[in-house]
Amino acid sequence: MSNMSEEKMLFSSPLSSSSFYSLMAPEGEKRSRRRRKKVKASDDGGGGSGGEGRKRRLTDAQAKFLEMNFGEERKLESGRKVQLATELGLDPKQVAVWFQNRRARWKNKQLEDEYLKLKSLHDANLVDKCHLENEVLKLKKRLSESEEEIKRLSGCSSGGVAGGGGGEGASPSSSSTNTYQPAVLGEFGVEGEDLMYETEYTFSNYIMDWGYLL
DNA sequence: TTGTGTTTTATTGCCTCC
DNA sequence: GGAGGCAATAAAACACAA
Repeated sequence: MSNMSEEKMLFSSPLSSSSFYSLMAPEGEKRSRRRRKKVKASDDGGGGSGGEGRKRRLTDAQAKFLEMNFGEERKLESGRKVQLATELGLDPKQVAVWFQNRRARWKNKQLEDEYLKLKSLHDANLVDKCHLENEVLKLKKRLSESEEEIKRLSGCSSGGVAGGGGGEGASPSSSSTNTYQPAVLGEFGVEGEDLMYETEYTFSNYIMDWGYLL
C-alpha cells in the first residue's frame, strides 16, 4: 500500500509516458502501428514466481534493487539479467521488461528536463530582448533629439556644419536635408521596403556590440 | 463507495544488428 | 533469422477526491 507513494517520489512525472510522447512527438514521426487486441495474460504465467496470470507488482525491495542496478547500468547483458532474476526470484523476462520500462521513463524524464532547460533559456532571452528594445527606444529618442539640434544649428549658420562627415560615397550635394538617416543608409547599404526593419536591426547590433565592449 | 486519473507491468509489432 | 531494443498501447494496481 505505502510503497506506491514512495515509488511515486522516485518516478513521478506530470505526464504519463504515453501522453507525454503524444504531446511531444512530431506528427510525422509517429510510426503507424496496427492496433491489436490484447491477449489476456493467461495462466501459463509468464511470471516464474507468479503463477496466476495476474499482473504482479514488485515488492519495495525488488524495485529498490532493480533501481540500484539501473543506476549502475541502463542496459542488461543477458547473463546479468538471469543473475538479477535469480537473486530477486523473478522471471528474467520480468527483469527485462522492468529495465525496458525504466529506460522509457528515464528517457522521458531527460526530455522533460531538457524542455524545462530550454524554456528557461528562452524566457531569459525574452527578458533580454525586452531590455534591448527599451534601450533601442531610448537611443532612438536621443538620436532624434540630436538631429533636431543639428537642424537648429545649421539653420542658424547657413551652410556651415552640413554633411558633418558625410561618410564614404555620400556626396555632399546628394541630399539637401541634413538628417542622420542617409548617412546610416549609405554606410550599411540599406534600401527598399525593409528600411525600417533593417535600421532597427542595425541599432540592435550596435547595442549588442557595445555590450560586448563594455 | 465509486469514478477518475496516474503509475506500473506486460504485450505487440516493428526495426536493427550480428 | 533470432535476439534485443524501442514506441505504442492495454490493462491491472493504486491514489484520491467527491
